[in-house]
Amino acid sequence: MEDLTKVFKALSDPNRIRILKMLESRALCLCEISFILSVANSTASQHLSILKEAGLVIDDKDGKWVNYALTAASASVYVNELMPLIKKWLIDDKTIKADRKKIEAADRKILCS
Amino acid sequence: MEDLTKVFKALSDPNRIRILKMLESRALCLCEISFILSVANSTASQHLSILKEAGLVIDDKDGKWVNYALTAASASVYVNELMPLIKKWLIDDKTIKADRKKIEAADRKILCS
DNA sequence: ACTACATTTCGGTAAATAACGAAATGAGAT
DNA sequence: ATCTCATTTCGTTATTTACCGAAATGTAGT
Repeated sequence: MEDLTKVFKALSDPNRIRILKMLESRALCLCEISFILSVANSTASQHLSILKEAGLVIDDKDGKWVNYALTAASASVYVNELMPLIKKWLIDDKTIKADRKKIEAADRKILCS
Repeated sequence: MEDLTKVFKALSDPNRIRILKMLESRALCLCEISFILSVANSTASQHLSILKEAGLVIDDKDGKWVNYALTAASASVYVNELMPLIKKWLIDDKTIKADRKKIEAADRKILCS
């Protein structure tokens, strides 16, 4: 029960939904995410840790950077069944589309400095 | 986006999940729900209004009583796709099973007085 | 109209949450 | 070893949330 409500709680914040939808495009580092959301790095980091705790996201350290990505096969049954739904939802959402555009234009080397 | 996070927020509380799972058995009135959850009527009422706002639950006035039931075909796409998942989840959860037992034994005429 | 009773709304309190900036951590480069 | 810079953790603050009891609402029956 607690596992389930933890996943739903992770999904109940607009910024965290935006992060998940961003990660559909590609893996992103913290500063790309905080830039696109327009929040402090510490805030984005906190959101990512909540998504990680729920099993929705994994992190992959690459030297100085940490790449965040959607969990491909989560340990959580709930996550595995919810992910496909989330993927097909919000495709036409204005904010989500704008975020996607920003990701295409974003260059980590310029952003993160 | 807000529609979606509203649904997830509604689902992110254990007591509200318990209510949804209870309503799988049958429609229930407020006092049956607050009795089974062991919370004040006002608290249960608040939870139900959140579930109603999200489109997860409908209410059907029957004189003095208000019967709450799962929304059969919700206006929300999100609800319609999430409901079947929630229905098959938590079947073996201890609390959910205990709640179901209490519902079978519950008699509104005795409880609500 | 009055009573009884299920439900909702109101006012208040304690705990959880989202946000920030600053300080701490960790890994690559000099 | 030192510096740089991405990330995390810490301390704080404002907002939201879950809960309660009391008062208000609404409906059925007398």
